[in-house]
Amino acid sequence: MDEQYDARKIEQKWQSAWEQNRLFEVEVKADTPKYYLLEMFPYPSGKIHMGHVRNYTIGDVVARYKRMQGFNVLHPMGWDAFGMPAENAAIANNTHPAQWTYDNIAYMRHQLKQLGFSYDWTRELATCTPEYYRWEQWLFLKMYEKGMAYRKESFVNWCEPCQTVLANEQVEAGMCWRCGQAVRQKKLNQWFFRISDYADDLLVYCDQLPGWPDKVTTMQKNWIGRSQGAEIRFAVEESDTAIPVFTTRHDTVFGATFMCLAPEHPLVPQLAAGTAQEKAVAEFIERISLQERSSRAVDNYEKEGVFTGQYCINPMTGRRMPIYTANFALMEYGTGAVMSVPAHDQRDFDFAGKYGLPIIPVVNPQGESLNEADMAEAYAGDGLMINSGEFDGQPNRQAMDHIADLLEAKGLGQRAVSFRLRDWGISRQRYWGAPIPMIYCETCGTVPVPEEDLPIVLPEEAHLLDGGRSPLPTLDYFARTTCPRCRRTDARRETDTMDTFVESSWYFERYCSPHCNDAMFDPAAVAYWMPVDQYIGGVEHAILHLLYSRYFTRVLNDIGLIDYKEPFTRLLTQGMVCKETMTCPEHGFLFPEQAREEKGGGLSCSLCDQAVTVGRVEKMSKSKRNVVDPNVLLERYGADTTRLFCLFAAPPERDLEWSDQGVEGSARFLNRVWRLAVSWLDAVSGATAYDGPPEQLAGTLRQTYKKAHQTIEKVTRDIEDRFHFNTAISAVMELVNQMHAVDPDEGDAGRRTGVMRHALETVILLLSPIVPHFSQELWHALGHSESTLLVAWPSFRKDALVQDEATIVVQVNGKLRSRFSAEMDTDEDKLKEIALADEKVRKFVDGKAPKKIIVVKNKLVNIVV
RNA sequence: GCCUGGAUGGCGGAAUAGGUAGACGCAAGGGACUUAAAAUCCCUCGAAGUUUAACUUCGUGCCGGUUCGAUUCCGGCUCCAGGCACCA
Repeated sequence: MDEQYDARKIEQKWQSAWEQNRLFEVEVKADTPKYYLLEMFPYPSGKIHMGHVRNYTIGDVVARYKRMQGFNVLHPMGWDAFGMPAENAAIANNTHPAQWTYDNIAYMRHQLKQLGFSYDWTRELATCTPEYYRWEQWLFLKMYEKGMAYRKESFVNWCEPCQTVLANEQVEAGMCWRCGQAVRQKKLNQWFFRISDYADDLLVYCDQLPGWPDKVTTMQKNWIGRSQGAEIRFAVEESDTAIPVFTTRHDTVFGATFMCLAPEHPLVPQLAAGTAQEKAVAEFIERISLQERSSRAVDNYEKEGVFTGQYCINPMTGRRMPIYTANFALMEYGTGAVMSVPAHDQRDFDFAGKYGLPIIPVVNPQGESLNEADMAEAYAGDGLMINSGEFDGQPNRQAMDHIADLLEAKGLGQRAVSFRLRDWGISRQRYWGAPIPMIYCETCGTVPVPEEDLPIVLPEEAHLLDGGRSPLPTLDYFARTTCPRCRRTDARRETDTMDTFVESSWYFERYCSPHCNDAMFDPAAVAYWMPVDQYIGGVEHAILHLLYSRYFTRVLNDIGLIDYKEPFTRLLTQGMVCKETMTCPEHGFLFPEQAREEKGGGLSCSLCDQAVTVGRVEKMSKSKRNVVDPNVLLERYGADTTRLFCLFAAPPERDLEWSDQGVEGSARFLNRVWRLAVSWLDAVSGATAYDGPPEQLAGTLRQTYKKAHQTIEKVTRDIEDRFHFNTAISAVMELVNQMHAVDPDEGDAGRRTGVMRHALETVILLLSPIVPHFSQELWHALGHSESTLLVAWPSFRKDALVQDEATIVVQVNGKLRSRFSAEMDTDEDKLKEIALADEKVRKFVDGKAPKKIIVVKNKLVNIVV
């Protein structure tokens, strides 16, 4: 063993040894308990960033810890490899998305290996390979067959110059993020997954995921957004048509004075046809459709609308209600029609004010009486019914039930539930994605690709067209095909590809049998490994990815491929990696090396000499110039120091503030342990670790021995219960500090070396999931030939956890006044006696008779006077 | 606007079946070693006050409550972060 800790040298040595011994490769072992640990797989964006390092370090510690506890641990890694950045990079660098992607994968794989993560690399997968996405296409066909996938016209963000659909995230202030031109709403035929069928189930199970953070399940519940109410039909005057409306406030139906339809509502042009309003309505629809979608969801967006020229009838009051089309009515929610009750809904109130529509209050607040003339705003609270016929005087919540009964009895409507969650549109007019396996034939219509023709391989020799347009529709050899049903030769393939979230919705199942060629996965492997015991990733996926994955699991369950409904038993959402930013008034964000230290303290810009302000601590990002490159850390400190700091600086669920000096401190600790080991190595090399009762030891040795056991207990609890690695590491630091206090000549040599060997081995094993190379090297130096990963996690002796003495705190009236030590379990009367005799205590008691004395065994005495 | 979290020294963070607030680390200051530096080791380190050495008072965002005792429980605020947002 070297005198000096040389991280690079030992890390390379052990990484290749582990790889040669296939230490991390696992297979199904029916008689061994399994543990499936999964971290969210990365997008191959170029290189690993600190967020990855943190995420995968947390996962690796748990994987290694569970392995040492005897579990058969599945810990795979792969690549979420389809997506837009590859296309953008291909355009920018004039390469092919596949080339760019595979290059990045090769580089990032190398980086992950340098960090010493215990992945079973034989299970590596990339979602952009036909071997992977063919099963996604297969599942799509199954879903189509079962009606779970369907095609419909819907509105999308469309950029005309780029000829493509944009995700909402790609629309910036109404303009295309790439070409800067205005984005408009376009109606397109799109494929959808019927996730809304599972809305209720997904919602109900949110409360049956005790291993998930409440924050995430709450976010999912809100996203699904269940609302209970009623659907009421409003007949159009002098017509057979009835407009169904969803409302959560059917108690206010007597106050409905007009109706609003979404501009996209199909009835709107029909109603206006032939009326004097026809032209105005058409103009309004056109104008709204040109507006960017997200601007319609802004706070100060003004409510406006146009009368359609027609009326409907309030089924309760018989009142004529003008039908408007209004920009605040959303086609996607409920039925796309709103019964407007201006007295009790602020939006309706504003609208009524603008267009001079009547306001009829139907719910009075407690002890008040509303009337139209002096209402300044809508009243949305509860109260007693008025202007509502037979329901007057009832509390509105009670009337709600009665009105629903009446609606149902008269056939005018019924109780209904509405969800915010919409079906998942998966079509992307993109090249770098999995082709949707569908064919359009003039004779047969929409025809699924026969299973035996899968996979529909994405033509990899194709190149992106101007502005990033997909080449697929222009490639005859891809887009033109023969109809599988009628054999017409002029059928066309679907040239849209699937949303990349589809790939990430089932990759965890694929990891169980990644090379399975005749099915999506091997049922026996999935039955053994799934569900994932612990999933770890960023909270930014709290809704989309995690909800889609839960949905897919239900689909697979319904199709009969699996027998569980929830994919992830426990979820840990780790915080972001942040760092302080530096700003120059002239040059904006600066790299740390661009800030010069001034003699009088403070910083100045090396470009312009102006004072630099050290700004807020923010998530690391290139634009804020506060990123730390993992390569630099690997170069300077090695993987173990990097891993140690990531775990020590903060508990995993919280944001981590990067500190260059903190990293220094972590490196210092490892060096300190190294030197400690070196100094004791000769002495303990022939010794056997002491594992007897602590009573046979004395002095510092006894303290050290006890501390070792206490540390095992604490570290185990910290990792097991809550993944608090920061406090686990602190505990090991305390043990190391204690070991430094042992005199090399203290006591009996046999006892001394036995205790020190035990303590040293304890430190090494407790640290081994965290700093695996470092620990492995020391373990080896102590004469062990096996990998630390295969050594059982240390256990502690109960009798070594017991303190020899208790420190008893003495309080007078709850204030700390004195303390003394006593033997453990000294009886209460004795403690009282000692406390009352204490000089400092007597000073505060001041001769007064104690009113009451509270004694907590082994802890404190509180004297109340 | 609605829903979640959070607030503790100069800093990251410890401590909750209510019982020594500030573990561990970083930074800072002092000292040792060294020709010197680095590295290492030792000491101090919440604030204020009295005073040459211990003590006193205050202190976990703010106000109040329960209790012998509150960072911890309850009620009411303030600020910060995240999510959703014209959802009828």
